[in-house]
Amino acid sequence: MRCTASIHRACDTERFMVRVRFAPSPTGYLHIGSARTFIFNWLFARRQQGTMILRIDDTDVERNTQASLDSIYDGLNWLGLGWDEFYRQSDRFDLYTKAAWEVFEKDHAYRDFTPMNAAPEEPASQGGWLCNAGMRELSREESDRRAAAGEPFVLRFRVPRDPVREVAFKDLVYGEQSKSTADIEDFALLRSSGAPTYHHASCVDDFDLKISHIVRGQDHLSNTFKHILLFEALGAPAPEFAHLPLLIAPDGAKLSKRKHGPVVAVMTYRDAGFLPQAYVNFLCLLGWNPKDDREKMSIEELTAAFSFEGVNRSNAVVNFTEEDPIDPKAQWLNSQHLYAMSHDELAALLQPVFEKAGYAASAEKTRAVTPLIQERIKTLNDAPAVADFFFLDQLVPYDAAELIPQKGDAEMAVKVLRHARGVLETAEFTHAGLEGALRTAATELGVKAGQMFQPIRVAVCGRKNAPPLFETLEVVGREACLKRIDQAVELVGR
RNA sequence: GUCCCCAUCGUCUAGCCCGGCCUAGGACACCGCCCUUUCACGGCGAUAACGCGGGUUCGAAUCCCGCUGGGGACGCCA
Repeated sequence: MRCTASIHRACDTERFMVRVRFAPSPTGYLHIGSARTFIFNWLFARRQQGTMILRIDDTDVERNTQASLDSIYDGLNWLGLGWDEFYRQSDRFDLYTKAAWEVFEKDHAYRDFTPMNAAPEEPASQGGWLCNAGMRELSREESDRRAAAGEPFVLRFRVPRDPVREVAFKDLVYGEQSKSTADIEDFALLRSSGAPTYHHASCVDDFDLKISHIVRGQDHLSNTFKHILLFEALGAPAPEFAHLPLLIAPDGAKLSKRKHGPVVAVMTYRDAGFLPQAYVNFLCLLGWNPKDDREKMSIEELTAAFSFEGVNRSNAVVNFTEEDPIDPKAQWLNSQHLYAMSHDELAALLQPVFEKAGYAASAEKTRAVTPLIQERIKTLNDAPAVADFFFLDQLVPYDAAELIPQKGDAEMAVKVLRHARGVLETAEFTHAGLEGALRTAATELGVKAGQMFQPIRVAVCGRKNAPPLFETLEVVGREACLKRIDQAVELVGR
């Protein structure tokens, strides 16, 4: 790491090394809010030339599943950003246990023998729950005796309230934060099973892994005071904190699978034909902005522009409805990334999409079709419907009325089509050749260009809206064009 | 209930920290026009917001207080 003279502190590499982590718990698929948290961590790490760590917070053995872990990997892999180091908390339980008992020995924690299902005298929902009656004051002798007798307990952190004091820190996004220990409850470190809780394992790991910045959702903002107390008890310097505003649904509620369905899953967007870089771009713009007018940004541009100064403090709504589950802005951004791709790159992505739709899409054919549809699709999945006539042997049936030109009739359609057929039999099958021949033909017939082109377009494409005519004819090929025109003549002539 | 956080167009946001350049800027979506062989792309334009009430000030979207609204935390979940 670079050490400049302007830094007056000792040039301590470890001290300045940025290390961030994304710590999902494998209890579901990758949520878009989690994905955004991952992205912001990643961007910050790259920007600071730091280290991105993926840590699986699987301390709750009951709720973790392999399927969930797999789907989180799938989501992360699709995003394509990667990470530098990997840890799994279930591999590190010894570390947490040892740390917990050290905290206990320093009298910053105590055994709480309250039975797991005991109804609290004063439910937390009524306010003011700080600890279970009597447990905090248990003598060490009695505590040891009851433990030795095999009575189950949870190891609970002793929040310093004698005297009460303020816990404060400066959040990189939310600014100065403080809270009285009179409002912080004694949280658990170890469960009665001996397994660590999230708060404990997380802090021990953040210390052990030398995490420099904790970047996470704002739902952890009030937990941070507990964590700071724990870091103190652990003898660990607290890292920097940056909390991110939450992603919420149009109804104002936190996004949830149960209530909002697949829109909360990252994979939904892959399956909808999104480009990962476009989706990353979209997620970044939810709660962050580059302080200029840019919207469509590449990963490199995002990395170069990222800072916590640009992060908002208010929650962002993901705009979707039941009819249209995709945020329109996400779609637009996706189209912008799509239009910016090279034909070769796009064609490579489109080929499997065509194949999946059942088209015989060779690499060459797909490459020829790609420039014609690039600006006509918003997602990769739009492509088959837009390009069907390039691949289908038999056009999807259409109404004969479509063949009739503006201010014309069936007779004109037949006339135009018959004439066009003759022209196409001999014309040079290139954009220029076709355009010249067909424009001349229109003049000869005494019809407007549009009246000439539209019946041909419908005959060849099976619909009125299609890519530019001459390039389209060229790609479809002479043989297929003639065949389709014959069929059209028959259709409209009946 | 207790504590914490937030509040600019329908949505994402700029502006707020360092009051005046804000008759509040950009983008998406919607509508209209232009370009054009259709569609699309692109261009142009229109509609649309400082939650409310008090202060402070010559002057407030910007500072202060209150209210209201929304979100979060309060688990042997993370």
